[in-house]
This record gives sequence, C-alpha cells and structure tokens, in this order.
Amino acid sequence: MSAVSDRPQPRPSTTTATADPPFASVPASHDATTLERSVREFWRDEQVFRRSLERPAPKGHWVFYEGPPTANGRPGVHHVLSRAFKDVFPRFKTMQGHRVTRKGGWDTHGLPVEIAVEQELGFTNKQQIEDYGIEAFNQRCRETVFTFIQDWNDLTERIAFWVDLESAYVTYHNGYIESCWWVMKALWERGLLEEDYRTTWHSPSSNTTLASHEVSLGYRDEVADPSIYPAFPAETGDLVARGLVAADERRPVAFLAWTTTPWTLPANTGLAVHPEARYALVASPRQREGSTAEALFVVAEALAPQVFEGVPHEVLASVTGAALAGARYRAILRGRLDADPSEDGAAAAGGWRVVADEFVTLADGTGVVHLAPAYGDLEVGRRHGLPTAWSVDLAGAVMREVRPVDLPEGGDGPYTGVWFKDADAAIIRDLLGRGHMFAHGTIKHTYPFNWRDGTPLMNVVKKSWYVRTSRFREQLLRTNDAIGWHPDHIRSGRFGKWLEGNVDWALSRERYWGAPLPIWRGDDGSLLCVGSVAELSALAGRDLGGLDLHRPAVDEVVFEKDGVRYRREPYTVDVWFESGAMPYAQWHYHGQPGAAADALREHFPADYICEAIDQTRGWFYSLHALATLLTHDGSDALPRGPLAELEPNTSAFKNVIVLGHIVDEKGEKMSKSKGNVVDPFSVLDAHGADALRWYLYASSPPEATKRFSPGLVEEAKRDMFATLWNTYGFFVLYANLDRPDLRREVPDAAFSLSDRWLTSRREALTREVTTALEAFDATGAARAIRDFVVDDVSNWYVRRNRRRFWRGDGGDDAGAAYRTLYAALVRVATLMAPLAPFMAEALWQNLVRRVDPSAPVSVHLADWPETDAALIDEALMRDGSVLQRVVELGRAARAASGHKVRQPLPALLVRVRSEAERRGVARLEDQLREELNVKQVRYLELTDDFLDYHVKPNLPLLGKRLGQRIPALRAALEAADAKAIAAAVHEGRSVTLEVAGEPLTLEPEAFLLDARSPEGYVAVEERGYLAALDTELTPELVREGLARDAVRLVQDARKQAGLEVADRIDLWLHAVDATAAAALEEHAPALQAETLALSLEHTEGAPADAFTLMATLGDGELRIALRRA
RNA sequence: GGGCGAUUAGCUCAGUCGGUUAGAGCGCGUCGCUGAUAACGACGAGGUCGGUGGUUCGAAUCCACCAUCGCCCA
Repeated sequence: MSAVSDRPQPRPSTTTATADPPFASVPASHDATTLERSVREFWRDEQVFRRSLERPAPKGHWVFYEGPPTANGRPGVHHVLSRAFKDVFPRFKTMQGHRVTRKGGWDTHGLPVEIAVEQELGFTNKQQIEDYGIEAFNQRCRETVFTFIQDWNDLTERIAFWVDLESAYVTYHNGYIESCWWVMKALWERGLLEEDYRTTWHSPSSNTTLASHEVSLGYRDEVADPSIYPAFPAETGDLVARGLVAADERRPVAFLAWTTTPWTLPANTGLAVHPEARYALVASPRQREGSTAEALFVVAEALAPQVFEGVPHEVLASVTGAALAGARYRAILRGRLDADPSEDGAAAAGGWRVVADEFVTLADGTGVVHLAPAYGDLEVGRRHGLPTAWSVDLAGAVMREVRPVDLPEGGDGPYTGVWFKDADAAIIRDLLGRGHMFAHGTIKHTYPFNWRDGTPLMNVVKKSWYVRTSRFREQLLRTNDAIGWHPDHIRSGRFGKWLEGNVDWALSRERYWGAPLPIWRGDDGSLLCVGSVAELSALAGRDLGGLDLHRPAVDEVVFEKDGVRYRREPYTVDVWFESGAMPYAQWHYHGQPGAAADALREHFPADYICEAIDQTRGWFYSLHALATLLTHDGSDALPRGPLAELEPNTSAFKNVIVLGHIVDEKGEKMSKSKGNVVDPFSVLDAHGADALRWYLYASSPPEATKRFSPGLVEEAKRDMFATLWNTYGFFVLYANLDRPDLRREVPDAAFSLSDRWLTSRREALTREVTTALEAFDATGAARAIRDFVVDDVSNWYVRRNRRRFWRGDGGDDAGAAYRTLYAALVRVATLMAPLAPFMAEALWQNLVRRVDPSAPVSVHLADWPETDAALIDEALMRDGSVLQRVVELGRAARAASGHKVRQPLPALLVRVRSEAERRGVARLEDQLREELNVKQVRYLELTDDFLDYHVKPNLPLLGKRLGQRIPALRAALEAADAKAIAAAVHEGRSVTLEVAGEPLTLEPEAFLLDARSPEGYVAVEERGYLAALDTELTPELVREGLARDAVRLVQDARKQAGLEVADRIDLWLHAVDATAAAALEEHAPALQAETLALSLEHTEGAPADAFTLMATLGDGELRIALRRA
C-alpha cells in the first residue's frame, strides 16, 4: 500500500478530548540521571525493596551470599561489575516467586587494614606495633575500616544493588568471631586442626612472616644471585658398592650440587637425586678455572655436557638415581644441628646421605639437589627422615656455630652475626680455598623481597596451625563436581587443579587485627580449643560476655585447669577462614538451636554467589573447603561434620559466576599509581546506572577481561536505551492523541501478520530470556532483549507500521497495532527489570500503573512472565527473516538503480531458496511492496530461462559421505549443465553425474543453486537469494513519485512552521513544472490526508499570515504556504 | 618457572557439529531517507581469524609447539 493510495480519515481534533491523557508525556530525549533519581525516590517512598522481600514466595528460599567488600578504600568500576551481576539473579528469582534474602556484609579484618594503619603511623615492622600497643593499634584498625562507607552506600543505591545493609554482617563483631571459633572447635574435635611446621617466606629485616600477597608484591625479576657448584665429598666405598666407582679407584669422588643460596649450605643435611634419571661419574678438572688437578664428580648424565662445558671431561660410568639412594657424603660447612622438628622421630635414619625423590628435575643445575630442610626443603627432608640444621637466625644473622668443617668447634665462627646475604661471598671464598667448589658465577632469576623495605626474604621453617584439608582432597573434588561454574572450565581447570594439589590450610598468622585463634596452651604443653565465649567464661571462672574478642583482650584471659596454667596461642586466623565461615557466622550460628540455626537451615547452601576470578583460591576455596569438611557424612574413614544433618557432602554454593577483571582502555590494569582508575560515579553521572549495568552485562561474557571506557557505556546507552526511549516516546505520543482503549477486545482478524510476527517474537524472547537467566547467562539475556528492542520493535515493526498509529481512526487495525506495540513494550519492561531496573520501572509506572491501578506497585514486584507457546509461530518468524533478507537485497538494488525509494517502481523480481520460502515471502508480500515501494512482486522460477545458475555441493550433507571424492565432484559440477541440474532439482529428481570415472547419483538436496543476476535488471544476489528491480517508469509512476515528494516537502514546512504533530492546516500549493502540477492535482486527497490539510488550493495566492516556503519539485519550483486551521 | 584463560575489522564483540563468499554494532567516508528525527537505510574502505607446523576432501573451529596479554601459584 503506497502512501498516496492511502486514504485515512482526518484525525479528530485533540481539543475534543476532555480527560487527562492516559500516559505521562515522554520527553524527546532520554535523561537517565533525572529518571534514575526519581525512580530511586519512588523505591524509597514505596519501600519497594523491603516489599520485594516480603512478597509471597511460593517457590521458597533462593539463597544468595554476599562476598563482603572492604570499605577502607573507595569503590571502583570493578565493584560495579560484581554488584551488577550479584543483583540480577536475585531480582529475577524474586519475580519468579522465590524469597531471596540479601544480607549484606563487610570484610573488616586482615592485613590490608593493618598495612593502611601502619602506613598512616609510619611503621615498617611489627616491633613498632608492639611498642605502640596492640590495643591502640587495633583500635585504629577498627576506626579505619569504614572510612569510605558513605561512598559505598551511595554506590549501592546509585546502581540499584538491592542488598540489606541494615542487617549486614561485620567480620569484626564478636558474634561473627564466635561463629569462627565454633567452626574451629568443630574441626579441632575431629582432629582436623593441628599444629605443624611449614615453610614460609620470612622477612628477616622485620622479623615477620609475610602473607602470600605481600610476598607476591615483592617478587623481582632479573635479580643477580650467586650460582655455585658445591662439591660434597662422597664415601667412595658406598659408590663402589653401588657400581658407580671402580673398586681400585683412588681419586677422591664428590657429589656436585648447584645452589643460588650459599648461606643455606651449613644447613645442608642431604642430597636428592631423581630415581629414574641416570647419574654419571665424570672425570674433570677439580675446578673449572685455574685448576689442573683431576677430580671425579657425580652429576646427572644428561646435564654433564652443560655443567662441564668448556673443560675436558669424561664419563666413566653411570647408574640410576635410585641406585645411589643411601650413599653417604661428608658435610662441607657446619651449622647448628637441631632436634628434629618432626614429632615422629624419623630423623633416626640420619643425614648427609643421598635420597631419591621424584621432585628432582633436570631442568637446571646438576640433577643433584642440595637439601636444607630448615630453609625450604622441609617436606622432602621429612619424607626421607633427614635431620634439620640451621645457619641463620630469624633476624638474618649467621649463627655462631657456622664455619667450614675443618675449623674446630666452639666459640664464634668466622661469619658470626653477618647478614645472611653478605655471608655468601665469604662462604664462596672459603669453599673455593678448600677445594669444595667446582665453579661459581652469578645468575639472574626471580626472587622475593620485602615489598616495604626491599630487603631479601628467607624461605624458612616455622610452626603454624593447620586445617587438615588435604585429607579431604577426594571429597573436595567430589563436592566441586556438583557446583555450577560459570564459565564451566573453572571446575576442572583452575579450581579443580587447585583442589588436586591441595595442601593443608595454614591457618595461623603472627598478626593483630583479626579473629584470634581460640587455642590455649598449658604450661605442660597440653592444648585446649575454645568454641564459644560461654565456654571460655567457664574456663576462666568469670563472665566474659562483654569481652572484646580481639587481641590484646583475649590474650589476657589466662586460666588454670587441673593445676595447669593456660595461655592463648598468640595468633590471629587467616582472614580467608573468616570469609569462608560466612554462611554460619553471618547468622552468628555457633552450634546452638534457635534463630541462628533456623536462619542457617533456610540459607544453606547458597544457590548463587558471584566474585572475580582472583577469588578462586580465596573466597571460593575457603567457602568450599569449610562447607565440605563441615558437611561430610562420615564416609571414607573421615570424620562426620556437624552440618551433615543439614545437607550432607556439599559445597557452600551451588552456582557461581566468575568475573574477569576490568582493565583500562589500553588493556592495562587499573591502579592508583598509574592514575588510570575510572571513578564509577563520574560514569553514573554521565550515562546512568542502567547504561553502565547494561554495558557490563552485554558487552562481553562475564569471565572476559573487559577493557573499560566511558565511551563504551555511552554506546550502550545510545544503542539500547535511546532506541527504547524513542519507541516508548512514539507509542505514548500517539496513544495520548488517539486514546485507544487498550482493554477493548479487538477481533483476531484485525491483527496483521506483522502484529502476529511481533507477538511471536515477543514470546520467543520471553522464552529465550527466561532460559538464559535460569542458566545464569545475563549476557545472553541482555543481548536478546537488545536485538528485540532495536531490530524487531524499533527498526522493523514501528518503522513498518507507523502509519497505522498516526492514522488515528480508532478502528480495529489501529487498535491491533496499539495493543501489539503496547504488549511488546510492557514485556520488555518486565524482562529487562532484573538487568536495567530503572528504565524498566519508568516504563512500568507510565505504561502499566497509570492505566491499571490494580497492577503491582513496581515492576520488581511483578510476576515473571510465562511464555505463551501458543503465540509462537516459528514458520512466521522464519518467513519474516527471509522477508528481511529480501528487503535488504532490494534496498541494495534500489541504491544501485539510482531510484530513490519515494519513486514507485513497477516490479520487483525475487528468487529465494525454496518453494517454502517463496510461499513465506508471498504471504508477507504487502510488506515487501511497501518497504521497497514497488507495484508488483514477481517470483522467479528455477526454470526461468533468463536465470543462470552456479551449482555447488551441499557440503554438510555430502562431506562425510563422499570424503575424498569431494574435489572430483566439484570438478564434475563445473563441467555439468547447471540449468539441467537446476531443472532436476526443481522437479525433485535425482541427478547422476560422472565423478572420478564412476557414475554417482545424488538426491536434489545434495545441491545448492546460486542464481546469477538476470540480464537487463538491477539485481543483487547473495547466497541463493536474489532481488531484481524493474525500473521501467510510466508517467503515472512518475506523478505518484512527485506527489510523495510533495508530501515530504509539506511535512518539512509544517515542522519549520513549528506545528504540532496533530495540528490541522490549510494548505496552498503552486508548482511551476507542468508534470508536477498535474501530480499535485491527481493526488490531492492523499496529499491532504497525509499532511492533515483540511483544505488544499492549487494557487499562487495565499493569505499573508500563512507560513511560506519555496522548494523544488520536478523541473521547477514549488511554493508551499500553510496556516494552522 | 608452573597452572588456567584469552588473542577474529580502528574499537567492542558474534561465529552452532569442522563445510560453501568469516559476520554485527560503533567509528570513518560516500549516497539516500525525513512527523520515532540528537533517529534510520544502502554502499565503501578496513581481516595473513596472534604465529608455525600437523590432522582432514575441507580448519577461525580439532591437535602440537611458540608468542603476547590477564589472573592465580611459585
């Protein structure tokens, strides 16, 4: 239907309307800041969040855990990311009929807080804290943790992260700490909390063990360190017995090791070899440089060429590493021999011998590994029963016992009190002088330093308290299997790998601001673990209900039991333990029945958590590990956990979204020092929370690293929200003029195919978004909504159907259009509510609440829409896609033809890929004619003579069947008669071809036909689709085109005259060109209808007060004069 | 040094089970459209699908190795 043949009734004057317009008018441009502010006020006034928590929940609890942030720094964009994803699923599940408690939380303990206070006070080591006073220090920590709480609260509200901050848990509260004690006691009672030795990175300059992340801060590349090859004299007899050395060998034999830490050599108590590697006896000079004396060394055979590179050497014999096990050697430096730290007394086997162990690699060195159990080799030393010797104290000073073995014992050794790194040179010199070193040089490698003062760290053994998680390795893997990881690969990848390598969880920290370890040690060495304040009160013999459960107050609780005096072990607990205890501690559960137990029962385990990827070994692990231990059912000879009743053998969470990090526009990490941190408030001010959230959901999958820039948020705003706003504004503008009764029944027949198509798309969208959100796929949901809004509603439905809205005749056709668009907009508002809560609310209030007072007060209190599958018409949607495809080609042909769309053309020739597609396009043909402004559509048959074809094999079908014969088939098709094949395909006949010398019969489906453009037409074709325009113009068509030009010019004049859309006019037109004048006369009724002209005179004369405009029409001027009627 | 992930147009991203001519949006250029108009359409420029090798009739897709980036661990 072309514009000119359209004869709509003039719109009734708006002045006849008496009631207020049904909808609040929509401003021309979308102002997110104002809109969001008013929506926030609305939510506050109506207490919508609270009501959403109280709304009937037929589907029961759906549990979300908030991973607590720390409020001692300003929130950044990455916090918006995690909170946006945390927010969306609870909103969705609430609408679906679940109750989703959203208890907030604050992480308040730990090293980052302590470090901030230390920096404030100018401290660089722990002694300064002790001198300052633990009580005063902890008080400052307590004061600093909520420094930026206002910023956090503001952000929370601005981005509409609905979380209950009033009842938020705080990790420093006594109740929270007491729950942590309960967890520890539960582990203790089951033998899962034990004291043991561990290797730690220790900073001798501040005499402190550093936390792992502090160590990470201090790694430096390209550190120059000694690279030395010490030679340990072997007991030749042992090597003869092992077949490596000839019985008559008289030359001395030594094991050649390699190390970068000469200062650990006095602590050497063993050498390790790989059991399966071959070790060679090599004759070479005694020293690489300046020595002619010959010596025999034992090294890995594979490494001999590089160890002895540049010096004459000869392999005399070799044996496997396993054969060398037990061979004795002599120490080259004396250290301080300790009682063996292990409690099983395995040291009886003795030291200074070769052990075979799989951990040895042949990647560098000599394949003979120097073992100093006190300085990093604890595990392997214990595995083989080696004693422990020490060389350096915890302040980094070399011990007085340390000296070359040939010096007498007693008194101070030559390096006494020297800083350990400074002792290296002297040790090297002394070993060289005594012939105990083959070579020495320097190496550049990675080594950790104290990140505050730049001094090197030492790897040293200390006592620590452990949770015996490694006993549960299998169970941890099993409960992990049940977790819905998003993305999926984390389960067996990063997290699974981490669990497979699980080692016991070192729990104790030599720190101050944290939950104290509830273990008291008696004078006689006996130990007590305290699980609650009540228990401690009983032990102490006084009420400790008011006691602050922090250092130093807890340290001061000293008591006597059975004549033994008990003092608390002076440790705090790893803060990850505190966060992992959150499912229990957020309710202050500590094993007692009551409200906390009920709350835990309703909220364990979580259905959903969400944090960034760095939490894999942090919160994800601590939650998972504690839950797995506490819920274990007692099988596999492991202790049964106290929560096994509640839910046996489970992780603390069932689903988790793992987020990637946000980096700046250049892909660099945002950091304060680089000054590239994007302030979330500036983005919110500029573009609003919906746009920022939308960008975060839609731009890339959550796990991807996101390059952030405000420009991308603006793009999301323009693409999605401006388009939605325009569509919404369009609807409201005309609905307020026409006042359609949206509740009046419209006969089914009034709904056009276009209406049914949009309705079908709407329901398909509902299904898609529901499925996506149920699969924790916010990105898929957001993209689907965007495509619907921008492509289907705005750029197709509204553009195709807008005339039906501005006709304003109140008939069934307009009614059907209004209802269709209205339903689409309301559905969009509902489906986008979890993602873009502000815009959704604005649409809901105006479109739904204004006209239906019985509707839910807020879209966030509405029910999630059910998909109406009966309205989904797959065939119609398929036909619609084909139509759009043909329209695209037709538009391209239009552009190529040089005929603008206003000029009607006689015919469009169309070819699609199948008869079904042809029928589909045929039933939507009126849309095709209108869109391309053609009078007629003709369908080309496959047999049409002027079509030529290119025939291609249908590879998905034939590929596997024919395999290697595909190239031969291609060749056969090149040579074959394409038209004949096309005809056969069209008639459904098989085709027999000669392929590689053999006849091959193929069914019609085995071929794909590409039509070539027909001669004499402006045609565009692509992948089997073709659109060709007949551009033969008749005088009638030319006049119709001119009339349409005139309509546009008058509309332009109306606009320039400042008229409203619905204003009626009187119109005077005069065209100089005769053809143009005839066109105006011929199409006057349509022209009047289109431009809302109550009168039209074809004259040069017009009243003086009329708005007048000169334009060009045809080959001459057009004078337009108009006046509001 | 190890583990996991990523790498497709200037930017942000799709790309199904390996299949025919690798797509979209933004940006840029040209043209068109004009009562949703701070929009819209068409066309164009822009791609060694990070690299190399392999498997296959056929690789952006599967395999191996390498490079770069991110995170975690050391």
